[in-house]
Amino acid sequence: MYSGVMSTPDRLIEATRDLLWERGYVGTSPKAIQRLAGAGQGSMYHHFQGKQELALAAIVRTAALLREAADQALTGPGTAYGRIEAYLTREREVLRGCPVGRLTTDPDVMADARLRAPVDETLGWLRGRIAEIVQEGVDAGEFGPDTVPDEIAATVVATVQGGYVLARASGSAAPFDAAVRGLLALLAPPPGRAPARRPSPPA
Amino acid sequence: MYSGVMSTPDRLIEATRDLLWERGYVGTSPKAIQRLAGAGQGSMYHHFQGKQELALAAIVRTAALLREAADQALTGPGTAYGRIEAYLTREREVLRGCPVGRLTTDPDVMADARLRAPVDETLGWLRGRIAEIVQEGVDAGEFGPDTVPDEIAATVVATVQGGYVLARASGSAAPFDAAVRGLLALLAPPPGRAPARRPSPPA
DNA sequence: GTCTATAACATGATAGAC
DNA sequence: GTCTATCATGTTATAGAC
Repeated sequence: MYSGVMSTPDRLIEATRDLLWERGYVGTSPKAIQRLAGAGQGSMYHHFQGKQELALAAIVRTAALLREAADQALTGPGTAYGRIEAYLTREREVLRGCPVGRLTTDPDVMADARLRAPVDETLGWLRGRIAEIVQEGVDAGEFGPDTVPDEIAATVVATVQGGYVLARASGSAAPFDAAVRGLLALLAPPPGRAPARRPSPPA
Repeated sequence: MYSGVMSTPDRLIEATRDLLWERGYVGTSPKAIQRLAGAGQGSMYHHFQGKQELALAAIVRTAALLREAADQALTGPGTAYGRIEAYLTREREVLRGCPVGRLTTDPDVMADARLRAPVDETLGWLRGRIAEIVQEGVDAGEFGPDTVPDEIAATVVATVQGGYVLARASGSAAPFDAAVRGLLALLAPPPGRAPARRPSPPA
């Protein structure tokens, strides 16, 4: 149940976001949404056409928030390596998994173009944004000249998404953290090359 | 529907394996299993206590097959790098995702200790097996002495699991392949160090 | 806007005939 | 072993009163 300051539509969307994250689309019933939102049957169908439209609103909102949080870690000062490190080590509810990536296992979401689009766009944007940063790192000499930014970006995002899987399987955040540390060790410029962790201070 | 040579229990298990892979536990109904297996209601409940026991048999079998396939790529001749490469690039139905990893997003599977155990054990075994190989690579001088095998192993498995997520989100195997290539590029011993791709031929 | 009633169908199983 | 009832409950709405 949510604080009384939210409107009924907002409470319905928040309830749907939580349930989609925890149980997925197939496992989330209108009744469960109504219960969690503290809204009645008639109320829900007054504000939304049905489960599908409500899920769309929830997914769009979740995608926007994820993108915002990721961008905050990725944009800002620091070396390319440092910003990728910031993204990889930002605070996460690891055992809950990724609220967007999770939807890729939901057949009813993937079969519906409107529900699927925000998922595709969010992860696509994330790979693109990280690839830009890797390219900056190549230009700055942090990463070797043979580095392929799109590939490294895919590896970075996959490590995070897969880290969630390992964490949930084991019931512990440890494998997620291990995967991130392993990736950072592989990414770290060899000592002696270029700005290792911090950009050289202005002269 | 499955070939007539399988017993009814086997057809039920195979049908359940397929449906769990595609739709998860929550999204798989006894009726759907019966339809796909070509078995009646009474038949299913004669051979299995219910959906849960059938799912357990299906998950155990899927886990065993995955382990077998992974072990085949990981065990055998070649350098540590070469065996990890063989594992990462082995044939996969990328867009279907991992039949074991997929279950980690299923709340009813994760809430049931018996259903969850094979998932946890399989991914745990995989990380351990890969860590052994990384350790061999460190001993052989393929990987640097500061390499932490458990971490690299977690990164390798996470890249695969996350690669599936990216592939399914985009509807294309390309991001999976990109993530794998990115990881292999990071893992590759720098030219000049140790056996790059092939063990030195016997003198 | 919210409520209750109703509906048509699916779910997950049990019972007992064959 | 397989089949057809049967059942209580859940799902995903629609209809219409308030």
